[in-house]
Amino acid sequence: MTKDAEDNDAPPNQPERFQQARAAQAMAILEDYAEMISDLIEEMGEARITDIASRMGVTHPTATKAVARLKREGLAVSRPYRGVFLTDEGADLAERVRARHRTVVHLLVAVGVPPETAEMDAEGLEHHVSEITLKAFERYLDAAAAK
Amino acid sequence: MTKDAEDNDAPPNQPERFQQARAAQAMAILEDYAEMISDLIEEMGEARITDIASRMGVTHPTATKAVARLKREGLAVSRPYRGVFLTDEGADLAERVRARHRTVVHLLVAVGVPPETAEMDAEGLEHHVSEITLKAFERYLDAAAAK
DNA sequence: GTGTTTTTAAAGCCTTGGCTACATTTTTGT
DNA sequence: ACAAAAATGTAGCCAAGGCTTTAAAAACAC
Repeated sequence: MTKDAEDNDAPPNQPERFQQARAAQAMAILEDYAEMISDLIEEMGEARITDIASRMGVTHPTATKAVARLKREGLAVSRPYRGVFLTDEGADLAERVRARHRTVVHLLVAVGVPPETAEMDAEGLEHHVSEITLKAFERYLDAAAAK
Repeated sequence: MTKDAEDNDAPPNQPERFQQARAAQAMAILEDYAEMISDLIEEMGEARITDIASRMGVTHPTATKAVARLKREGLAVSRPYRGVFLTDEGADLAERVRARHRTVVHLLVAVGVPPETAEMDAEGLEHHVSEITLKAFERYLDAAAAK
């Protein structure tokens, strides 16, 4: 059956889409931790491993590992038994992530998603929102605000 | 500094949000493979490992492993050197995923995202769209269509 | 200042989802 | 029918990101 079904409609760039989604996922955790560290520093003056872990919903060894990866990527610095701090690069990343998060939540709410759900879903969603899509969201929100 | 900064604004359910995002991510690959197998069966009558792998942008051992996990989860069946097929449950999942994917793409386009970009981003986005958000998207699209 | 409690670190295990390299089976061409 | 090619399977490696358990260091109470 359908031996001559070569007339399919699979987009030729489909593999790239999945590869890109996987790449985004690899960045996601770095982004989440960087933002969390930034939040904690802002709120409490420093980011302790224990606080990072409890906010992220993981055990502290897991948080320690994540911080190690951040350090390896040049996004954070820390000394043993001291808090974690972000490099300039890490702080930039955190700021971009935070802004993107806000935009995504606002857009979800704008199209009718309940705020609580918007926050929930944005946590996973945001990492897959490209620059182009983000700009589109901003334009949409501006337009809606100026209605 | 800020020793009395206990008046922070960290939502108490933040850990749950991250845990939920991680759970969604764990489902993502199952969903992607199930949908891909469904697509291939529809287009070509069967889903071969080689085709699954090339469409997903991975090597065939990786596709084989993913199929093994689908089988373990009761979503797919296959016999050695033969194509892969979905169980009823797997087919249901694929259909839900496909519908959700379409809705997400439509919504992105509706708020001004270029179609090509919408397809790109939806690939990663869709797995984090909850039922509630999906319903909101559908309502929004209905309303926009009836404008 | 000493002892307890809290925090951090370190080591080691598990699963997932990639990969390469190699073996085997099926399919195909002649 | 048989050899070559293609597809599938198997084994083993790696990094990521979870976990628990155990050890050490810092902070705190008194």
